[in-house]
Amino acid sequence: MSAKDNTFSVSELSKASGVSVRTLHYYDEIGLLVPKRSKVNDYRIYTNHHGVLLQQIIVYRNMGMTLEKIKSMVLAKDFNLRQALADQHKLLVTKQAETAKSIQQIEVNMSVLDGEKNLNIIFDGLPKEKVEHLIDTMKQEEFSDEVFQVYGKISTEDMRQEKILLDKWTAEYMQHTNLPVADKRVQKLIKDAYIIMNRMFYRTVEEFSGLKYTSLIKIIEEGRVDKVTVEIYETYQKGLAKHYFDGLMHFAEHELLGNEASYVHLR
Amino acid sequence: MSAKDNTFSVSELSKASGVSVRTLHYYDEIGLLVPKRSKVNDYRIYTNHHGVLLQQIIVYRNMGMTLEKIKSMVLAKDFNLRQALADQHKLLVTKQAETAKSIQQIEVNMSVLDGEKNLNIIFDGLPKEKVEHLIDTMKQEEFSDEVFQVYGKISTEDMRQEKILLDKWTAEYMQHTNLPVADKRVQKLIKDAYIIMNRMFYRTVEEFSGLKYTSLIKIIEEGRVDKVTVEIYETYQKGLAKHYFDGLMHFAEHELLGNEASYVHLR
DNA sequence: CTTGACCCTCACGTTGCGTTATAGCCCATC
DNA sequence: GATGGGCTATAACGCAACGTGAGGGTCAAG
Repeated sequence: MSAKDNTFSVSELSKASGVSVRTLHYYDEIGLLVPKRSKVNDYRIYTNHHGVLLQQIIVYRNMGMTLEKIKSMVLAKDFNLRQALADQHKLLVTKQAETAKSIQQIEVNMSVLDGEKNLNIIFDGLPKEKVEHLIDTMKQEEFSDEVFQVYGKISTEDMRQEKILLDKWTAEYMQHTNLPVADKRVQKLIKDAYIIMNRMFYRTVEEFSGLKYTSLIKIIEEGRVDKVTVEIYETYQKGLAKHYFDGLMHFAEHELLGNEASYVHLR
Repeated sequence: MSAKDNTFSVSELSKASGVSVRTLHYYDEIGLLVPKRSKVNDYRIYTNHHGVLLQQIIVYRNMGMTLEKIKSMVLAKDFNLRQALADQHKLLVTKQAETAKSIQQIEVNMSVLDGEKNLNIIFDGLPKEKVEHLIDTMKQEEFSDEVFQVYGKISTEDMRQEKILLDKWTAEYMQHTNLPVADKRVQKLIKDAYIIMNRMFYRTVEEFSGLKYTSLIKIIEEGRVDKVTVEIYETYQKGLAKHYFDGLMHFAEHELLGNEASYVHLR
């Protein structure tokens, strides 16, 4: 097995090519790369020729071809290499599309999880079973995945900041429910809420345009308060939801531009 | 196994979920989805609960997770789903990058094959062993893959058309090698060749900018005729290569703009 | 002569089932 | 009650492409 005679033992070829000894044994076994044998000890003897073939095999293998296909290619003289490459190309493109779909699905699922987490931050302070009920309710809704995704786009830290503001806002708003909704102080609070909400979701607005997600916009566009929002507000104070809704509609009429998009600009 | 009691037999669950009976047996075997058993006949009894679990399993399986991983996820209560998803995401992204590389490699190889085919069209008419020798020579060169790719970009049909023109051109040029290279008729022929070459490769010029590929431009920029070109032209007529080279340099000086790009515009 | 570094041939383990093979159970029809 | 069709069960091999020993020869050096 000297280097001079241009022959290699299994381990030598293995080291030179990077494939394992077992793999070489296997390729011999399936007739893909069959070396000569020593007459004295039956050791495998590979030549330069085998080395070149092995390189080809590795190239095709890295392309994801089965050893069976490679065998036809390397052994058959009249093999249509161009067609084989085209076939393999098609196969890989399909495979890649599938992988891409899996990746997207995972991304959706991660966003949904993140969204649920963020919603839990928003709902923090409410009784535990209430929160579970609210989340469950939201999950029942159409497009719930997309909604959760939207909530998942904002970072946990940002969400915590906004939650603090929202809590302060809620506490203050509750002090003004005895005033008429057109009152300047009420309208100022509504505007504050609108700004907070807009900031919370502004980045995602462009990514998910066409989707109705922030409660405020949804309420304005649908002209009614959704179940979840009602439940939340009523937990804080009885009648709060209706007062808030009326105030919001007043705000929309006097302060907002109508807009075809799913969000609405300030006047 | 009536539908009323909300239990399913293997085949019922199989049909409802789309997975095979064997798969359900297997999931039972590995402890991934273990149903109750009938006391009278030992049949498997699945409940709604199992159906829900199976749906989850299918989702994760479609994401490319191993059943072993899924098992940990579905069975372990304190499992970090978010982390598992992130891990799987990373894994798939890596996998996709590898597939993309394979696809690219295949595309290169196909182009190279196509290029060789087109070169054979260009060389048509020359003695067979000459052609083989020329192609081999080209393959030895640096960047040979890229060069072959360039030739592979033109369609076979277009290449045949150009070949006809080139043959006519060669025949005519050979009639003018007794004239000085600065002669108007010679210069007219050089210009024709330049235009043909430019048309042949124009589309690929932009894709492969920075690459020196068409013989004319290469010759002009390097100030010498490459081996392959010499061999071809000398096959047609002794001294043709030199006459052509001199004529081309004259043309470049008087008719072409110098240009930083790898191709050169007409004045 | 022993040691260590090679080499050889079985042959089982891996993953996620498909595919028989063989046999028991259920229900309806003759 | 025998038969047949349709369900169920377990057992076990097969696939791709090797990894990983087990058990045993070979070769050159100390």
